[in-house]
Amino acid sequence: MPRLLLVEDGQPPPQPGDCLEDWVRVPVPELEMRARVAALELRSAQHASARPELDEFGVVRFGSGWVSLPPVEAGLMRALLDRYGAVVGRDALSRAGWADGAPGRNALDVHVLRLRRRIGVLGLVIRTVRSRGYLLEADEPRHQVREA
Amino acid sequence: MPRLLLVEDGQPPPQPGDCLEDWVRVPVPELEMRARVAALELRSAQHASARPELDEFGVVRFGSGWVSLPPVEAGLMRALLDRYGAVVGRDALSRAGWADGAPGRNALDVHVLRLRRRIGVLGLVIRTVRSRGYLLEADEPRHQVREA
DNA sequence: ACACCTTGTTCATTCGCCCGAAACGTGGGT
DNA sequence: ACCCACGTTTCGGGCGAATGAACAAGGTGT
Repeated sequence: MPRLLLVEDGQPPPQPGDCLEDWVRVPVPELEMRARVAALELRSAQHASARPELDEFGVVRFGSGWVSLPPVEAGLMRALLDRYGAVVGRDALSRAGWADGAPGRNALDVHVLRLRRRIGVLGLVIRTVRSRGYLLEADEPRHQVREA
Repeated sequence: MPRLLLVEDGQPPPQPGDCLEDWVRVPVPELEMRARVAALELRSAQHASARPELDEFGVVRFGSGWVSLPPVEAGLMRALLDRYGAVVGRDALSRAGWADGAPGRNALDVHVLRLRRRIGVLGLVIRTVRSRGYLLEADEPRHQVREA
């Protein structure tokens, strides 16, 4: 929880322990107070990164919208969400989409492609980690940095 | 890179965009200045986790971003991380990248070059220690004080 | 019965990355 | 001046992934 400490004149400045703490010396102009509160709110929002959610009916919600997913793609989505922001191996995904592994060598690729198209409108992106797996993240500026 | 903005009296307070930015109104007591710089340093240390991390899928995380590494470069990276901040010999690197040593005369050079380019965007740098080996470290962040 | 849509699957082709090799540039040390 | 260590660019083969097309099966509404 973000905190703004009000420090009396004459007292030594405190030593904040994390990003959600700040302090000002009282008395303080209204404008400065507002600015620091706004900064704390912004930091707080950045820290609590929102995660997409998938309900039992295969509906994904993220940001302001939602999409529904067919069974196979819902299974893939669930596996990707369990490791949101980290790599999920192709084999793990195959098991998540089909109880006994993907039926064909290429089935997974095709369903990942379709899943990509569906969740793209929500601002979600599935990154490929070549020969290792896939990674789900928000389509945010500069999480992953790529050469131009 | 952490920043402490010095704001003239009469100017409106700035709106920091992230956790590594703070501001004070000049003139400012020495003590308050020190306190805010110390807080920034602490946050910076918390944020850019002191050392980079490499997971089993070849993904390197450092600061706010990540990149994925192909197998050979992941091997090199692992060796460099095991001795983070210290020199790793070329022979040790060759063994880390290939089970039976580097295949060609300058294969290691090329892969070090490619690794450099990949991790450069994360703020990581591989320094050459001539005829000894290589050394991995963070792009040294210096405190920047700017007039606003 | 029929047209139409969605879903799951397979196939064929294209795309782009990873890697090794070769050739050349550069700068330091002796 | 010369050698040596390393940096950088370029090329092609191999291969995993992306993509588009096609098709079967099942559902739905007319």
